[in-house]
Amino acid sequence: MSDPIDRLLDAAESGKSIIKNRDILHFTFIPEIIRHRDSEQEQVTQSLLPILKKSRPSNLLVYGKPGTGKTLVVKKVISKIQERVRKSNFPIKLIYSNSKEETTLYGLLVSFGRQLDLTEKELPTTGLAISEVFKRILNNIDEKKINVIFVIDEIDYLAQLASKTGKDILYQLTRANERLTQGSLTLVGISNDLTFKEKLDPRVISSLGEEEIVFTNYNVDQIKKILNERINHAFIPNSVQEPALNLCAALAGGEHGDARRAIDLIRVAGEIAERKQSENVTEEHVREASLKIEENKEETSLKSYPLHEKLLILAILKAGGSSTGEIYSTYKTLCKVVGREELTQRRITQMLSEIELSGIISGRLIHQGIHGRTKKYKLTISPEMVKKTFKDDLTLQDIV
DNA sequence: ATTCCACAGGAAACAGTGGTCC
DNA sequence: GGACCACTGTTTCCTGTGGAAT
Repeated sequence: MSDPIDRLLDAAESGKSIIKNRDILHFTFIPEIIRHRDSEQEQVTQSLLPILKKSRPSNLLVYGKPGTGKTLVVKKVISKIQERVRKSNFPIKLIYSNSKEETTLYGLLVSFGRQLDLTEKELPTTGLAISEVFKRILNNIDEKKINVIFVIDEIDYLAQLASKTGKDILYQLTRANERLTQGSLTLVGISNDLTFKEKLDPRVISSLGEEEIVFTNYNVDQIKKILNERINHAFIPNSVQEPALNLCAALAGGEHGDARRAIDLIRVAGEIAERKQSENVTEEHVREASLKIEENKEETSLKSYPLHEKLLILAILKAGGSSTGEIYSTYKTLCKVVGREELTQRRITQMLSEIELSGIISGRLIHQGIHGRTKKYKLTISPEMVKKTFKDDLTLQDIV
């Protein structure tokens, strides 16, 4: 039997590849994604139109589940408008930031500042008061006399950050124009969460929600069309079987009409098929791809946890479907074994809720009468997966 | 009807870090 | 060099809760 490495290398070299253009198999490649978004494109354009007449457009709120192409559409529309006004002396600047990628309010504002070409000197990454950072950004806009469009992705997350720190940054952003004399600022908020507005300050709602656009989910049919177009560009003809395509669309459509997931799925399925030196992508490959994506997600999220969270997950594994109290005492024992100081129960309760949010564990509140109230947690992923992942961790090796 | 358990989870305070500004 | 700021991760303190036991 030939060496497996040689076999793979041979296959790669022989040029037998069913994927002819890998780059197209990414969500960020936009033509097909937004082809089914004509009316939304129109709406976005319309609400930003006043810019061409040199007046301030309405602030805009865009909703849609992940993978509906909302960010891509907004960016495309703005870059088109930018092209139009390139020659005018009232230029438009697109500034994009994702609230989730910036962990703090300060970080988000600094990222805005950097995109406005504010240097480290003019806007340091720490040390200033938030109001000071905001002032500097506005001054810069005013001095340069530019029309700025702030696109804030996952704005619900920003709202959460702001409410936690007690800073009404969203309010200030929506009212920034009152402080600008020469430039202007338009806010485009993008959110996955349709209900997030309810949690906002009413003053913010009235100015932020001047215009609202909702991106509906792609249906299975649309996803199939998108996939088909991609496949035509990316794969050699007839290499993806019809049932495989259908399954891909069904899996992604069945979830939330997420085009991103569908495209990921077909890409991974294609790679698997290639690795197996198959001439076609089959249903089997798609199923395998789906499993692989799922497993990868679990593994990376497990690996990314800090030590105490990992200890907690192990404690849940060892205590098996038990209450916070039991988990806490198991956790304390584990801490002793690895020689780390244990945290308080309050902190542990909080951590458990945080881990629960990620979906790795699930908790159920139960009332036991005179035996009090507690929450019972259990793992939602296989214990083998946890053991396998934590085996590589030097501190945890002995207790896994 | 009242008591009481075993926590859940909110609020506030604190320590420590890494920075600016004057 | 001291006042001030943001931020994270934590502790401390506290109130609330549903139903079995009494």
